Amino acid sequence: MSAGNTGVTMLEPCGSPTHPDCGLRDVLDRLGDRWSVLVIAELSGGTRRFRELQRNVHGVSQRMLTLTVRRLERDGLVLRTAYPTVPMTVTYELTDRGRSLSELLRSLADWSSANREAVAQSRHRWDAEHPTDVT
Amino acid sequence: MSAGNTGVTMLEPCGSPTHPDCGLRDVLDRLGDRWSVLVIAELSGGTRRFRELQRNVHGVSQRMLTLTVRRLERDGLVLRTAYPTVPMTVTYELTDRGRSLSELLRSLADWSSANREAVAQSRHRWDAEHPTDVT
DNA sequence: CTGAATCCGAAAGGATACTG
DNA sequence: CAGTATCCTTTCGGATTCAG
Repeated sequence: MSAGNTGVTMLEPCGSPTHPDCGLRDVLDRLGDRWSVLVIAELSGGTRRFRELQRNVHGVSQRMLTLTVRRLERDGLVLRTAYPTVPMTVTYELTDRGRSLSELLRSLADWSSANREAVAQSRHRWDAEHPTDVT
Repeated sequence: MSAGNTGVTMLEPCGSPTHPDCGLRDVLDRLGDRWSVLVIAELSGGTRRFRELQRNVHGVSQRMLTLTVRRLERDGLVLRTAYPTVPMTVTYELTDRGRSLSELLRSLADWSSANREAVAQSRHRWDAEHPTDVT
């Protein structure tokens, strides 16, 4: 079974002595939370105001949206622009860097759509075979 | 600024009335935790035993590794094989579905490597311009 | 409208000890 | 070796209230 490799080269090893950290750990730390990628997805449709974001990103609280867009802005993925109107107007949009990332997220979303059914079936089967476990 | 779109079609809208859920939310629920992606990355290098996984996925506790591989197995991304030797031998490997996903993760890892420096600079700049915030 | 501040419950995850 | 069980800390994130 050491021949179980498929010829596909391995992803950067994470946490090995020679590779104390890997790219994936970074992405996850930045986007692994509940809202970041959903906000990016919404902004991939164009510039949005704060309220628009909150309406379109289902379930996000005001607090978490604030924290999320701030972190994304800090990482240079999102551009925030404030207009001194009254009441205040603030818009958010993806930077070039943010857009390049959103392209990758699309492939992930596509993968999920394509495999959603199969994954659901796997879970069903697994649950049937492991009645005691709650998971 | 409603013209802020770049011509790139939008990612599937998440949470809108017409699209109560989107693929991204699913992927995140499955892989958004701290270890799933790293385990997949490690298994992209071939079959691994439990101990090997724990050694190569830096920082994962025995408990979390157990939970993680079980969830991945439940979703049909990982195949677990137990051999009744003594002491017990258990191996883990990616299924075809898991491998198809690991391909996408590679592009994410590449993106991270390519943008790590720029993101770090963005953060530095942001932190300098917002001295009061701790983030 | 766009936040900031506080409070609090839920959940994730680590450490440790024990088992087949 | 490959888990399981328990405890306990930390973090995440929702609800609410206040402010510019």
